[in-house]
Amino acid sequence: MTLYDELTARGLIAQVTDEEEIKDLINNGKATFYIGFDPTADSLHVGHFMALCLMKRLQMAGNRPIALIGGGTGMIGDPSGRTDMRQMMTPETIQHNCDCFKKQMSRFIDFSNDKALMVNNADWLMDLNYIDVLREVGAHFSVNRMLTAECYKQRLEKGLSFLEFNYMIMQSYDFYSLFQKYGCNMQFGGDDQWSNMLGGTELIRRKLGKDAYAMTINLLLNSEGKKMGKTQSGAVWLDPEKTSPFEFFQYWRNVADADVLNCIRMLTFLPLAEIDAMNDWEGAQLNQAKEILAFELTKLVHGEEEAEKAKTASHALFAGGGDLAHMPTTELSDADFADGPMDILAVLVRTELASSRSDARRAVEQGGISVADQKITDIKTTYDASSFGADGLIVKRGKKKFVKVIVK
RNA sequence: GGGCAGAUUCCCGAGUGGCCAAAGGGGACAGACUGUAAAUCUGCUGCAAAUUGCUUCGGUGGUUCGAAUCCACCUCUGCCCA
Repeated sequence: MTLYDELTARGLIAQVTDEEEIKDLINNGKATFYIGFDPTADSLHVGHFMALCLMKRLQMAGNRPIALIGGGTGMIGDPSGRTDMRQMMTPETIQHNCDCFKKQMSRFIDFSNDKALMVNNADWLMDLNYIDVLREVGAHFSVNRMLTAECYKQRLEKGLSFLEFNYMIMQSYDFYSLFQKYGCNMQFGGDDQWSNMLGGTELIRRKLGKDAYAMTINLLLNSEGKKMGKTQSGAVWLDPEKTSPFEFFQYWRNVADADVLNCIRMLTFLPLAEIDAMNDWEGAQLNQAKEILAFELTKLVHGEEEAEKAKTASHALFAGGGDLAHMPTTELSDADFADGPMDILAVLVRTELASSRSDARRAVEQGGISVADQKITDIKTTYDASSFGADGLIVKRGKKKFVKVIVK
């Protein structure tokens, strides 16, 4: 099976500019392609993970990836898929985020011996001269055409600043620059980037008379059409400091039935034959598939050892038995008991199981809290340092949120 | 630069002088049912020393016994004109 066929079978490919040419390029390792990452946070998240996997797949087939960090475009902000204006970031924040991205990406992509490159578009965008850009690049863009692009259409109703309007031009210029500097002949991106990417291929054609290609990957959507990788507390991050391997595992363990196979196909490196065999799984067996998904992804992102730990902890909590050593833990110290015993509300707030004492109170009153498998019904229940014992106690909110509390 | 419309709690959106911690919906959280799923039903959703108190309706001042609501100025957003 060729690489292109595999990508199709996994449901990754959304749109392509020239199917035949692209097939030839990537199947034969002739592509030098880039994917852009906007440094909007100090960690990559699940959305980026798809892109990283794709880079990896293509790299394994002999193609050369370029990870482009949008240090320059980040100063503008991509209006695609947004209904409101992005908050402007300071140059310092952007720089910090770029550095964090670099670190995380190196885990997935082999950057040795120029097998892959990492570049920052701030390097060429920051020095541009306004008049030169207008003459060289601006002349090739039709505003009429740009306005018909899907990404601007919605924004025309809500308001779109000139700053953001220029995002497409900057991104096109990136492609143009990379084409010249590194022979980058293809761009990948999320499907929401389609119009921005076309801008690039067109600019290259007009300026250089050469062909470049673009291909978008499907966004990871759940069965309700919402982007996956978001939780109530924000994105699911790849940085273990921001989303612990255990939480990461649990996120995938809990995806809806309708989405499991899709996720396995799009995100894991399991052989397609193996995945196809899962096609008609249902009920308890489908539940198994979720564990496979969770394990595979945790392994990819955090390594096999962490994945095993998360799996064990998960079993311990939900299936009984197993080792509780690796579940999320909050350490209390003597200082927490300086004013005497803590009440249950304080414990919940301290462990971040509740956001405020009021929130904690409601949780207790509704029967959502238990400590060491004992349901707590009285908000006046108190604990002193010795209550937690040598091994600590497990405090549980609802069915899926647990924290082990120990006293140091 | 001129005219008009608007800014309400996590989001959408009602409220136009006391009955407002603020309708309704969504989301989130909890309970029941389940398979750590979905759907459904129920509760709940500013903070706290909790039948009470405190802080919120873009910002700052003002009118009033009393302001999300009225007035002035400011900030931001959209629309129309230039």
